[in-house]
Amino acid sequence: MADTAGTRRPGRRLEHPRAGEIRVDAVLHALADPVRLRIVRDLADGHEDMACIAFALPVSKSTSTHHFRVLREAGIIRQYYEGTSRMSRLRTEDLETRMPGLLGAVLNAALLAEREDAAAVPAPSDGER
Amino acid sequence: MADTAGTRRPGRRLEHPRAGEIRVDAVLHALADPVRLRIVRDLADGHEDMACIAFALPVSKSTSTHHFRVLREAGIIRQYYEGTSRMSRLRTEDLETRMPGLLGAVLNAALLAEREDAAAVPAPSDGER
DNA sequence: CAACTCATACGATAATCATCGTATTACGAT
DNA sequence: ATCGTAATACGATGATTATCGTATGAGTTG
Repeated sequence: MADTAGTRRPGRRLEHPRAGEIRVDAVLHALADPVRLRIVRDLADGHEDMACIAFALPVSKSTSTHHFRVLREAGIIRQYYEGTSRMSRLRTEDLETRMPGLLGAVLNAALLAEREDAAAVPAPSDGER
Repeated sequence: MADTAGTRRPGRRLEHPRAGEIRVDAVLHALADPVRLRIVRDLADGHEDMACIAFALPVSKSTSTHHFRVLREAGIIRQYYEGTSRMSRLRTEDLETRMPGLLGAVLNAALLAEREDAAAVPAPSDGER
């Protein structure tokens, strides 16, 4: 296979906005969807690089692809190919530069809301007393 | 005018979510629209109480009403009647409790983006030298 | 009461978007 | 080369939404 041996040759070019092109509207819109917010939370939750398949999303694969693209085009994640898989990682630094504190505030708010929901509905399979 | 003299008698009941009912998704979605973000920025920009008419929005009046309702139902603003006018104010404290730092981060990011745009296009009617 | 003003409600419309299924591409392994 | 896997592209579809114009309601002032 000649020159494809150990080098990184992306089969398809993935379009990313440059850091300076990240728009507030697009970021907020991207984060406003529950599925995409879930993806971002999972990424922030320690799994820095994950294949799309690794997310247990309640949608079909094509829909999943769509959501990853929205996140990528908004400048929230960076994606690259690793074999047939596509890895995603948060563009934490770029976001922090353009919108200081925004991502952290959103993640924290989502966490607070989740805790509150858990407290309100005490997990029937594990009811506390 | 009987009992309407100095008392507050709202002509129409305005529905507001309670602080605990404010949802992250709804807030992000509400802020993702440029017209609504403009409203929120104006409100945050010192004008704590403004009538809807006081905003110079690039949309019709009915559309304006629609956007104010979205903001209100998301829990971002509180509205009350003052005569025939309707006043709006940010629910800063409620938002800060539910989503600490979020509103501030969004406002700051919008400000940064605006400054950058202004720098990129040096205002032809007022070109600096 | 009548006129005026601010805002709403009610459709209507066009655009955006989330979702899906299926066919296809890219890559790795057999 | 053939197969399998991961993901995309391509429509298609239904839901949501941003927008508007017009008619209506509520309040103030003549």
